Amino acid sequence: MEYKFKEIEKKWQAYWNLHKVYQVKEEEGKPKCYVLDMFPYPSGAGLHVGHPLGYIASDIFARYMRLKGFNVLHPMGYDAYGLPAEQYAIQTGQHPEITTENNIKRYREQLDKMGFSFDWDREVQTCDPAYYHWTQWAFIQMFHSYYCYDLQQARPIGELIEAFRQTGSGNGLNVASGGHYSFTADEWNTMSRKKQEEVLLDYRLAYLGDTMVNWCPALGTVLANDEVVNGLSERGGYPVEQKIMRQWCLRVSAYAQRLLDGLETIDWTESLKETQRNWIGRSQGAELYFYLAGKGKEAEISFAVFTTRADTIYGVTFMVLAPESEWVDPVTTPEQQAEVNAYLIATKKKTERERIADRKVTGVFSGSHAINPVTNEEIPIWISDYVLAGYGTGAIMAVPGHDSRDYAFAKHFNLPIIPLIEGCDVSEESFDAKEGKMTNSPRKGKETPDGLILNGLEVKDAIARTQAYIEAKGLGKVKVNYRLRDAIFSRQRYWGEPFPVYYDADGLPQTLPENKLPLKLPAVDKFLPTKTGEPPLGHADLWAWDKANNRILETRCINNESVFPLERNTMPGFAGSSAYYLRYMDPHNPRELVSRKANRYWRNVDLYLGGTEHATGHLIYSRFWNKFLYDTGVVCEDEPFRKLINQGMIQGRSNFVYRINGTHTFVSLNLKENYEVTPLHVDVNIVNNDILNIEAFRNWNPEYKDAEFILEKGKYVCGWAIEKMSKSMFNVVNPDVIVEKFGADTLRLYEMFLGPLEQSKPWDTNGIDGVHRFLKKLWALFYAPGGSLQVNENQPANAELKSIHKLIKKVTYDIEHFSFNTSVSAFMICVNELSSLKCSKRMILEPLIVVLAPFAPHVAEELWHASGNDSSVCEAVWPTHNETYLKEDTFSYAVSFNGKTRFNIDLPAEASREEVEKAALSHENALKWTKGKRPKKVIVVPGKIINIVIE
RNA sequence: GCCCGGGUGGCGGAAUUGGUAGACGCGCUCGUUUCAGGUGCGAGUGUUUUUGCGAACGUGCAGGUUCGAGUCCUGUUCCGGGCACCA
Repeated sequence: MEYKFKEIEKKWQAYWNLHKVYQVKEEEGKPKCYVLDMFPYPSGAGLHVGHPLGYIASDIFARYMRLKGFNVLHPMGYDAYGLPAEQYAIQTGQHPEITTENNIKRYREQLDKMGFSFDWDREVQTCDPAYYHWTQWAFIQMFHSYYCYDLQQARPIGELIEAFRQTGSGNGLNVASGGHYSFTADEWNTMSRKKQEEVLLDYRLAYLGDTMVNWCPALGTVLANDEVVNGLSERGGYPVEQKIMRQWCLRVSAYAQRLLDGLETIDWTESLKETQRNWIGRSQGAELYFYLAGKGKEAEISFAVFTTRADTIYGVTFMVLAPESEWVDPVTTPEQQAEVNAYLIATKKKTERERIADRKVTGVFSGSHAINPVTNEEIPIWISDYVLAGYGTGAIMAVPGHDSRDYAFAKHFNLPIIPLIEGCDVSEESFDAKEGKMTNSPRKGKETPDGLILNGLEVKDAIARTQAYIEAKGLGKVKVNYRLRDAIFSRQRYWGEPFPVYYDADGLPQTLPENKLPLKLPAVDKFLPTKTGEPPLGHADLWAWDKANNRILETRCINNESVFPLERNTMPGFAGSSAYYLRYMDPHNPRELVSRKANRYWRNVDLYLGGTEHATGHLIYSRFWNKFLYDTGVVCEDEPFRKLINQGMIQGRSNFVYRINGTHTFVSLNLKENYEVTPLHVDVNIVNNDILNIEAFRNWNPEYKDAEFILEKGKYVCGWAIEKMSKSMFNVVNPDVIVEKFGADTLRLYEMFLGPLEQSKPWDTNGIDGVHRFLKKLWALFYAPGGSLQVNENQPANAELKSIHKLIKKVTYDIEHFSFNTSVSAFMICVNELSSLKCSKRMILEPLIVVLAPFAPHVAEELWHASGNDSSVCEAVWPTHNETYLKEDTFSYAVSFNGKTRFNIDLPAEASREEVEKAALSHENALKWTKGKRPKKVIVVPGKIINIVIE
């Protein structure tokens, strides 16, 4: 009987579906394992062969853990909100909901064909109101929370209000805020309610703030930092400008230290952790206060600057403010006003991209001077856009001798440069390295009795000395800065979660009552921003909150003072994906995001698989979101993803044909040098092992109907290149096509066989026959050529036992180390061995099927039943290997003299060290190398090497 | 510039602890099955040299440690990724 994969796969997919084989429930006492894939955005193009790579790997692991007796949660869903559906809607008027629904249907069809063991009863879709209910709910919780640095925890905002009432904003209150307000208890208590609300917004974890945002005019929306790459939007590549807008933000920065520390507790790759560390960007340094000259310490204006190089304080020759700094205005003298204004206007015009691309030194003198707090010297205050408003304090002390940017600025504007390290040369460039002995600190003759003396110290020690000095003298303080910014949470889009927020009579944001959730996305007739520049939800002009009657109005607005407008922005893409892994634990719960019981059982994700492109987006936001829910007691684990593996990308392998210029003749790859040719992309689906299917090519495009070919050895050989998988390069391979031709099991095995999971690699069908051949050979162990089942009850021989136990050991090891490619090799070796032994014994074949089942579940299920089992192979028990079968009777030793292997000898495995040594030396060939001398040393590695050292 | 990965045949890639480098698959060569093509089966396949046995060389490059190095150490170079006027 033939291996009819189509029938087999259809049959068992139906069986699994009918018997709900993969459905899971919490079972107290049974160990759990949560295996998760990053859920896909269902795009219109469908899945290509790159998508399933991670799904196959996680499915193998999930199936393995099930066979090992774990209760495995392995769900799948869709990240259904997104820009493409909305843009399609703008072009066609088709509602994004319909597009999304169709795409999901198509994705599901494709996924179903590959035999995944998902529990589809737990499916979530982020655009489903029953799902985004909990996205909105979490937002409300964040709105009503602030972050306390002392407790390292989010706390209810009520506690903060109480603290304000009693002690005001100062007095040791160590909480996260935008830092815009400072007040006493009395001031707080006499503030208007409106003012108090404004102040509180500066402390809430979800807050409305005027922040510098990445505004993308082409997309008509703001973007988060991780959505902007090199000053262009990640999606579409449009220019992005910096703009101050009033936007919803999440105070992710409050969690910077915990997000950093948490990395130490989780099993992620070092490179991914490093990426996150870079993104969080912790830097330890000091904040120093400079005063405006002429006013002394009583000056109203002091500038805090942040520096990691406090040791360079004696080399400060000027100060620089960011153009956006709030100090720019007060320090600008009347004489300089016009020049400064011109500069500010010029910088504002530049987009982020231009600012990066155009690194010309620009700047303007403010007219004022500042006092260096340590040296009491007067230094000029400049304004330049090389200082960023968003980092540190937006002001720097410039040390041109030891900072290349300050150096370039000083050279350009002819400002003094002081070298501070013994023997360094600053005539051509600055000396940025943090090494060497300090000098000029202070300069000769400038010493003061109780002053700071750094001369002779190593840089590292000088930093510590200076920091201690400024803290003791109250000139500044040791501080940690983070690069991590708060996440901008508003998007001017239609296809996203609405905010559960309305604006009261004072125009202040208020959250809806939780029992009114979910706040559903209203219907609109247009998906573009309104004529007045409002977000698309502005088209739903009747959509409002009727507070008095406790209801959402959608049709007719009763215009009285209890009706308030709802927020018109929607949430960004990462909102829905930040806590979806929690919802899978308890997907149908109408009362909670996740019940305490379900969460205590499933806890967090044991294995998370996905692409590395989410390193600074989803994987930061999710960790933040989870930590917040942990603080509020909703979830019991601080980190959401215990182990994470990034599967590599699958690139396309494009094929080329070579057309002789000006003709309709195509020349085969190795003959093309003799002609003037143009390479043309050809659809990889009509090329097999780089050999062009000429008939298919003629039919592929009418233009090539009459094409002529110059062949080599009767074949047309195509050229190839590795490129991104894309429609325009005709190198997209659809998994359906592979499943149709070879079956899902071959696809699964082949994707694993392609190479290490984490590595990017090109899709190359050249090797797929080999994997398919393996399945046919496996089949032949069960079925004789005539078609009869030949599984028998005979006792296995030693060689057969050895083969199968070697396989069990190898595959068990490989799965636990996610080295699936070598498992496939091991299967091939085992089946080859059993074939040549003509082994059809049940005692050998059954464990073979069980260990193969995670990789090729359909064929395993079929053979499992064929060999007489009634239950599903999914309910089998993972076999354990037995070392005794793996023991060798004899060891083959390589005998080396002075490290060079000269001959091999076979010895009984149980031979003692002395016997081995003796056998090696008395071997007939040994004399040739020992030349009769006594060996100095003999090294015996059991079973492997005998090395004889001769003087 | 700073920080992470990684360089092994014609190709994808093995080598778990420092112990016979190149498993397994593809490709290629020869044989066999077949009217023939495909398929199936068998043998071979790192490089150089040799009729052959064999020998020498061989994991980006240069050194080092070791009886022994793809693996450990130092330097260097190339490729991939992250961060970046971040003070």
